[in-house]
Amino acid sequence: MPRRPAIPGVDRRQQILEAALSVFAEQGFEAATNKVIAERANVNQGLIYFYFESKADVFFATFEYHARLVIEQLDAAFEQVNDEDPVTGLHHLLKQIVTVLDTPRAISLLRIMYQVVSSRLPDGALSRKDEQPSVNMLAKHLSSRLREYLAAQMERGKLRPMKPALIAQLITRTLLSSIGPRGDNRPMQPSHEELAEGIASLFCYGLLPGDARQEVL
Amino acid sequence: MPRRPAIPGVDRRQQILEAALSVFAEQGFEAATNKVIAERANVNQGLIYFYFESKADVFFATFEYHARLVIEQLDAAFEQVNDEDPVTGLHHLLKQIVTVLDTPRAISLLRIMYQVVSSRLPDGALSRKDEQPSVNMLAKHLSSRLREYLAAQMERGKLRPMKPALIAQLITRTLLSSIGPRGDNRPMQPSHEELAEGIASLFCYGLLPGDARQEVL
Amino acid sequence: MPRRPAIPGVDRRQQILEAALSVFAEQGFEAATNKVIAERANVNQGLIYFYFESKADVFFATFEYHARLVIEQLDAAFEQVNDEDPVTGLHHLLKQIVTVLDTPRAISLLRIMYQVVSSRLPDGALSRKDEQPSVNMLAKHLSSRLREYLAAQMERGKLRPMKPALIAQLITRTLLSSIGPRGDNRPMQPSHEELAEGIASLFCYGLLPGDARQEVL
Amino acid sequence: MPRRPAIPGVDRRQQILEAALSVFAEQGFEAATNKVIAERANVNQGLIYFYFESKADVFFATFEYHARLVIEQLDAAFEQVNDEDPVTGLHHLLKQIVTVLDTPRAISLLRIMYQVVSSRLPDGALSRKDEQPSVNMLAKHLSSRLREYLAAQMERGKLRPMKPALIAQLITRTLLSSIGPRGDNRPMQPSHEELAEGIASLFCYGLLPGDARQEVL
DNA sequence: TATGAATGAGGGTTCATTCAT
DNA sequence: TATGAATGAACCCTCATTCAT
Repeated sequence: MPRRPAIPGVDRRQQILEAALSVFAEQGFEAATNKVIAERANVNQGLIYFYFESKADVFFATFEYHARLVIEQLDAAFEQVNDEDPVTGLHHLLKQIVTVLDTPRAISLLRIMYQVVSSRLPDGALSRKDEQPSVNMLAKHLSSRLREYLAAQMERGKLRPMKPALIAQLITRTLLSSIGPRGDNRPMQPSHEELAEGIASLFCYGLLPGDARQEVL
Repeated sequence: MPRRPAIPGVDRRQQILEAALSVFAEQGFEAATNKVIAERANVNQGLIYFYFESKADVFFATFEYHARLVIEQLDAAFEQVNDEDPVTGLHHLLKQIVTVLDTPRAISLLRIMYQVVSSRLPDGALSRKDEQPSVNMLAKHLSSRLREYLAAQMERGKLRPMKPALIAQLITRTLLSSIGPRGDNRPMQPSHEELAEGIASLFCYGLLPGDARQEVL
Repeated sequence: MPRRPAIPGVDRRQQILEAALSVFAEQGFEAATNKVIAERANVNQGLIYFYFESKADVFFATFEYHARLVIEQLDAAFEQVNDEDPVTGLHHLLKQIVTVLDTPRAISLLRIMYQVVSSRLPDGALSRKDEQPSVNMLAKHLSSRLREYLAAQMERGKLRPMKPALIAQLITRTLLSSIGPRGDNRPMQPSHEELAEGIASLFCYGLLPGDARQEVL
Repeated sequence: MPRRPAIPGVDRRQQILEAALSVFAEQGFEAATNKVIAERANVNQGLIYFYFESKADVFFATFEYHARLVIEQLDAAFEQVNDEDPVTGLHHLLKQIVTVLDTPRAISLLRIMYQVVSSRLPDGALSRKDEQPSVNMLAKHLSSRLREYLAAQMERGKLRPMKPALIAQLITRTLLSSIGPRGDNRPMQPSHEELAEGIASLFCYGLLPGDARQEVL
């Protein structure tokens, strides 16, 4: 029963980060135990403390590591749709983002994010003060890129002039909260396909019908 | 230290529920300890088990108790704006909802909700099987009432015909995720005033300018 | 849901003693809880402390109360067979004793006895020092009466001259340990009928065959 | 207080089993605490859960471990006296058995046995279902070996033909109940020397005098 | 007498963390 | 690097006991 990988020196740290993502996502920071993480990583429990200072340290490192990977994918999505026309553009962009977020890695990250964001940070966070805000980096990044996109389009008159930062935050939150946490098992959950469609349509055209809207603007 | 008499009218059970709300919201289910809850409730730690079967039981009871109170307020908001004209109506409705949700009690509830929804339910949840879905009751209720409202307005042609359930869910999620979890302490967070305005405007009119929208519809 | 018996003033103390017997027998002193005892006695838990000083006190009182009743029955058995001829007499006597001991009350008592005798006495036993040896009173009484019987018969030459105290103890222990504790559920357990027969035969005639025995004596 | 190094050759698991034997024997399963066991084993309390799954697990493991040792000694006794003549043989065999059982280890085991047999098994017994009957293994083994011995002698006509299983059980119970549980501290307790003599004599020749017996047989 | 509520000590168990190797 | 053993601080929960009524 080979306990360690064939190649000695293979990155155990990475094994740990990979295992930790799923464990933290499934159990939450407190309920997750080093034992389970180590087992799932096929690694000795004590070894965790060779690569990390504490459980909290593992937590932040895990988030950071995986967040970077997801952010890269998001950036790629933004590059693609950058200069299309706003209507199709926004529509397409949102669908791309949903596709990226609807990935095991991203879903796990979102779960972790909500756990942390909705309560106190794990104790010991202070040991790596600089990393503390990292649990928000994913949301911040997405929001920031969206803001840029919106601001640019607004400037060019392709979108109604509104506060781009606020709008970006709203869209970001809608996206994130619609994907990560799945409340219950009822089958009425919209598919992510539908979701992207709905979001795009809602945010592009609003709820009011054409004529009503005419009157107001 | 003389034993505090059982003053009739001072419900210890309620003291516990009140304390538990804040502790669970701040710390999360796992990190919250009976000791802290009892201290904050000015109650003996063992007394918790006189009124509740387990920590998980306290958790669910806490959520249910406070959720009911918030739901009542939400319902009141829906009653008020029922028959106004859609534009002002929706606008006003959303502002009312934000006002209700921007309350310590509601904020705590939302935090708890996100903790649970984004990871595993506390063990022992099965002891009160019927209560398990209760952590979603707040979101479900809001979503459901919104759906009714939207469906009615769409039928009367006051809103664009879209899938009301989907739209209701999106709005609900946007609202909840914009209020409960406060990512970081930076002061750039939009005030809830702004938030309600932004949400109302975004959802009513969409992002596209009037003319662009014309073309499409 | 009438919680208390129809007749107020009925002896609650007795209800407690009755309930305590079965609970202590089933669970052992430590595992038995006042709560369960009170419930089974249909009595408020706090009331126990009106009639008894402590849990240990309940324990000793319980044993004493029920032991007295069983001892009376044993005495009756001894009265009956007192002056019969030794062979049939001992045989009959032993069967009578088994009959008395094979009663729910006696079985419970024996279980309790073995729990206590085989380990430390419950703490707090000192509060009623005089009662402490009471857990042995049943065994002592039986042993004592048997010794008298044996001594008398030996004196009259009806039984082999042996140390009556020792023999009495051996018989007592054999009887008690054969009835109270039932090791497992295997159906090979001899019926008490058989048991009494076997004991009587074994103790009367011994294992050796007649001729072998001749040689020795 | 420097952490005690894991001296190879000093088995902490065994230390625990050794300590647990005396603690369980003195206090009983429920009253025994992990704290006391750990202290007496010179071991950290938490370490118990490194080697065992639960307190009940320690309990069963303890019994099994020590029972095996005692059983070996009993077997040796049976080997020695196997083919001697029945009178001296049985006499000698019983004395050997008493010698083996009159050992701290065996006495502790017997106490534990009576605790368990006379009341409910510790909860969690189910976790090692196969081990549950182990508390009876000592009695069963002795009874079984005695039965074989008696059956063999009866077949060869050296002992009166009786039900060997029943007789074996009676003798076993007499032996075990005469040694393990010491009712009280009075010094009149027969020495084990006397005990073995008495048992041997009683079981060999019975209570009736030679002539009386003649008449009957 | 009788009750329900309250108390506090302690028990079993878990787990992050450390150390010797 | 890597491991298994060891540590100690809580944590949840139970329960005998007490108190106000």
